[in-house]
Amino acid sequence: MADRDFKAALYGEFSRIGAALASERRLEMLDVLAQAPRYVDAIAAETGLSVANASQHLQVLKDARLVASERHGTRVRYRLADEAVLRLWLALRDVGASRLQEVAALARSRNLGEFGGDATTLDELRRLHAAGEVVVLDVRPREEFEYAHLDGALSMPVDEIAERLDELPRDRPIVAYCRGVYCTFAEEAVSLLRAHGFQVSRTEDGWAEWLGGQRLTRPRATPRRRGAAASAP
Amino acid sequence: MADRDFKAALYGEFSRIGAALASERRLEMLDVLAQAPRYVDAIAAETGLSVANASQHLQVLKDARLVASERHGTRVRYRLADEAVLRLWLALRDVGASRLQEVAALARSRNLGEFGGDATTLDELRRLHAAGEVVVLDVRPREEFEYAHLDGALSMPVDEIAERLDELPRDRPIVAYCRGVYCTFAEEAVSLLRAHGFQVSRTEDGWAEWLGGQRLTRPRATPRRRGAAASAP
DNA sequence: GCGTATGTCAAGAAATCGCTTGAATAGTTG
DNA sequence: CAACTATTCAAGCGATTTCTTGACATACGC
Repeated sequence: MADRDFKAALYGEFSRIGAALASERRLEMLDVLAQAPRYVDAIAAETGLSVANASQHLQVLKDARLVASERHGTRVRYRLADEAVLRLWLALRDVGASRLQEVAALARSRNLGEFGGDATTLDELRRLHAAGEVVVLDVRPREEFEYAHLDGALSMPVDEIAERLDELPRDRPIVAYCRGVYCTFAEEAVSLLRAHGFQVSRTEDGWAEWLGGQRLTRPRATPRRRGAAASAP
Repeated sequence: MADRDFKAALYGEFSRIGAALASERRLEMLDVLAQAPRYVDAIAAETGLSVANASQHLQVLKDARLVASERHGTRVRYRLADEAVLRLWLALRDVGASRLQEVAALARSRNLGEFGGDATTLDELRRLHAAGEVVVLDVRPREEFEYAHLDGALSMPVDEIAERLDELPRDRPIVAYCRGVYCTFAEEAVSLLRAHGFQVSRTEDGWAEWLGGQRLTRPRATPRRRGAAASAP
């Protein structure tokens, strides 16, 4: 009957999206692209794939309309297609977190997911920052900060922190954030800075969650040019 | 390095969920289970699969922790594992709706998705119902109504409407709802009832969306016994 | 117990997927 | 226009997935 055909076609279309989510590599790509658009070679490098292989995975994501691409001269830059894709990825992650004890075990082994008392939420962070009571530190890679970041955050990628300690205040608390709940950058930053005597904590969520929750004012649509790290609050 | 291992394991776990979503059949099963728990044979019948095949798909969903099962004597009943699963399915559907023009074309061909002016939202519906201004009609199959429904709704499965016209009021508007935005039951009910001169419209969303949006008071956790259709408001 | 109903498991064929390799294309630069 | 870079395409293989068939398991009624 026509109703069965209609349903079959509908679920068939949706399953193309599901199929695109069925690969570990492609999920990692989505996670990477959730932070900032990237060129193919950067995606390949970040995920440890050959360029040809990465390109093929990107075609799959593109066919499913999960990512979009733009050509810039000889290069091609990929980005998440829209915010609905980010919400889909977060929803998948939530199911994983609530259901797969394996994920829970992994998260615990890295000190993620369940926090001590010093994790800070976005709302709390906004209030503290507005009052000038804390310095907000974005410890993601520079290009991700440049693409978008929290207003007033100071960019200090986690592997530069050790050399740039003198840029950080010792008289005010520092709050570090990174990509999201499964990202370890902020945790690393906290360890390092505490060892040097700074007052520092990290946020509970990260960039991906804030973006997916739509509670965020996106700092800037057009990427800033390099070296334009925002000043401390 | 350990960081790479950690990430690989993490994405590996998440991709098990993605893999479970990669099949048209399994998505249809999730959609069916979003309305009410069901026994294996009912799922097989509703999706047009052999019982053995349906069972195998259900094992895949179970391994991914998307569904859970309970044994009742010689039968086994499956249900969505939790609300996070429903939100995942809705998120996937949203991406499909916003991104795949094929889905849009299908939806248009069935008069769904984009509405005329007479679709009613849940909030509006609650207000009208509380004021006694409308009759709310649940046109889903009886077992789905019995599992859970909007408070005060009258159950009249779409294939029973023609024989039960005398149970419906002619002096008040009727608002029909069904499974969700891709379900055609409410649309069919509206056509039929209009042809018989009733004042009738349908809701924009359906059961799945209300449940996923968590804006709903779930009528009852334990299924009611058959024949216990609620009275009209 | 023994038969029956309901689900699950196992094995095999056909189709699909993922990775590698090597070639082809598009755009840029000299 | 030739050389170069970044990316995509195509072919081939091994691994995985899906469906079918038929056997097996579990709980119930007699």
